Amino acid sequence: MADFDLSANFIPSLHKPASLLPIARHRQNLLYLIETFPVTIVVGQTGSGKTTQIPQYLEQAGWCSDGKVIAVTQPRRVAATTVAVRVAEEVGCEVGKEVGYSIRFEDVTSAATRIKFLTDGLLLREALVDPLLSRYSVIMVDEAHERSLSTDVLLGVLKKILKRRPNDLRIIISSATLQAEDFLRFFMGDEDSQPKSNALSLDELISQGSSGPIDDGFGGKTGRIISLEGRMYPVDVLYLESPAENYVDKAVQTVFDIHTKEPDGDILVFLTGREEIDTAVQAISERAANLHPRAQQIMPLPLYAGLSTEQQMYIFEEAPENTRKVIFSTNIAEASITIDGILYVVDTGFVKLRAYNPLTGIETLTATPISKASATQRAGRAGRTKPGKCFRLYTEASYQALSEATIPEIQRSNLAPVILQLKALGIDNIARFDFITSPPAELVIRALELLYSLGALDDYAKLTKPLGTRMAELAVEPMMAKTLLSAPSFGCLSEILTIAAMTSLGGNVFFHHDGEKKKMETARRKFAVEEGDHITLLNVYQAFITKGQKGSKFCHDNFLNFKAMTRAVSIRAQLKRYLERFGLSVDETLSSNPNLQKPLTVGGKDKGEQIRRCLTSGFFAHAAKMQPDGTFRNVAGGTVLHAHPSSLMFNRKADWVIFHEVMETGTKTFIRDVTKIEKRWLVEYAPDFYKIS
DNA sequence: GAGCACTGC
Repeated sequence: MADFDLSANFIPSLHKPASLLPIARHRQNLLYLIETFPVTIVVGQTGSGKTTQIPQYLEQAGWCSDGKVIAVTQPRRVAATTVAVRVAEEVGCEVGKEVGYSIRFEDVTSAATRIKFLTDGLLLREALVDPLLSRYSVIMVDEAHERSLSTDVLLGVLKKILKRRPNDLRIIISSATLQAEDFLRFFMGDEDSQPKSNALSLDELISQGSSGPIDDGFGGKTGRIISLEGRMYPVDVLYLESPAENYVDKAVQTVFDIHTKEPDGDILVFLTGREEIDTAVQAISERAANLHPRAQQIMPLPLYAGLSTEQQMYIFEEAPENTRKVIFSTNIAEASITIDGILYVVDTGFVKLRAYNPLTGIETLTATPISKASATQRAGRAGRTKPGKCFRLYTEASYQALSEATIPEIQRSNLAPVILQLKALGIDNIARFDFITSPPAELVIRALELLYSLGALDDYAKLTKPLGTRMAELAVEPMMAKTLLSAPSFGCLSEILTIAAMTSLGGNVFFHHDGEKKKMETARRKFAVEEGDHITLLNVYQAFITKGQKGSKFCHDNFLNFKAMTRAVSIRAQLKRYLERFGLSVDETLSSNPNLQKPLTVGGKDKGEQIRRCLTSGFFAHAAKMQPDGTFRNVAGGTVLHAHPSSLMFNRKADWVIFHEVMETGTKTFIRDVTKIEKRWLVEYAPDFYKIS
């Protein structure tokens, strides 16, 4: 490109321009494929209109005529709601009438609803009640290429359902990348799963526009792949000639090069986390001060999930005159948040990924090289409004060495919740369940062991009744589910309900603006108790419902996250409904003690102790002992654990503790939500797990 | 002294 003189050490490489044909051209072909085959794989770029148009085509073609519903699943709640709103507008109805959505805590559907958007996790929940998902004539799984845990489980369940409903159910899998063949092969089943030796190439398999579907061997009677063009502009991709030593420095340098040498247009930089982003924003601010006052200015903005919605909104605002916006973002901008007006993407080539170590039971969070699919997705963010450029801060050889796609979550997660859910759906033999990608055996074994030790599974790995079935129905992780279900016998169900709701907020309870860290600490101390974090969280909730629920002032004064607290109220109410359905009554009078910082006694027993005993009955696998140096060791003794700085145990003395969560980041392993217990309780509540020594 | 992104009738 003639105007490219940014820096000699970038090598240009052209991206294939996408045409701008609308999806309407494919309408007849799409309907033909969906009518003819049980499974249709739709490969559609961003802006192809697949999510909004396909459900409408289906509805108009009569797929809802006998009162059936079209379901479209999304991996994220926001996507389900925003797409529903847009489609309702196009159809010309109110949301919740012909077009609706359903996400946890928000069911905006009615008897009139024909097109329903929902999260894939929620559709899986529906399968617990209606195992064949019989109210749906078509189920479209959107964004399947993201391969989230729920999407993968749902795909396996849908394949099973399809065998029972071969004639009246249609499945559409929509995916942005060319993993289409994998999805189709997955659904092809046993008869025709072996592609014939004369199998056609992928290009031939894809049914192109008006040329009509090809009736070759691949896909057999199962399905076809159709490709839709997106409304994307070409993006020039440029690589480094030699690797960068420090990608944060290199990113800052590249941003300045773009700023001084390239035409107007905002910049999006992909980094891995908050710390890097803050560093980069700081560096840009400092260097921006040296810009000539009359030269174009530069405005750095951070973007990560930990920011409040208000702070995230800044990135959508138009920059002041004569100012270029540069957004430093985590992976959140790769799929979850779309920003218009980006002409330049700077891709450092890294992402922080979660993984679960089945040997230690510890989750890790580490910066990892991205996949080619990710790199393509990131580059595409530069071509949404006009032709753009993507600067990859790695060499073309490094790019070639990247894996094709990110390892799906099902291969790197704690599978205890997944397996519990599958068992509840009547899938007993996990080893023979048809996963699109099988999880490693070690992960499955570890999960089965944990579920067995919690009493959710019997000696034959069958779900126990009622404990196992009830645990599966509760929307909390297995250890917390067990804690909740044993709470009645400790006389502290109301309190454990609150603790379950608060811990599921995931550390978002306290919240502070810049420079108010100390004040936040002081505020937190007001709720703190000797026993640890769990009862402290209980106190926070109690104070919130008695003083703070009506307005956000109480939260503001106490450095609490109002949105998170409101969510805790919803979660608690939902969990309570489940427990009452199980016939467990929740006595709320006991929990209204105004001063939990004083030891509570109920019926001669110390309430705080009952709560801690109850927590031990569910979290015995998460036990640790404090060492003289203030760190913790797990029971096996091998792993050094640190109390997370947000924990009360960060600077207090303890002996034995249980914790809600453990995660390794960088070089340290942190435990969060930590509560003191007695060693003998471990043996008392988990005699099989802790052999008496 | 500090955690990527999601999610559950």
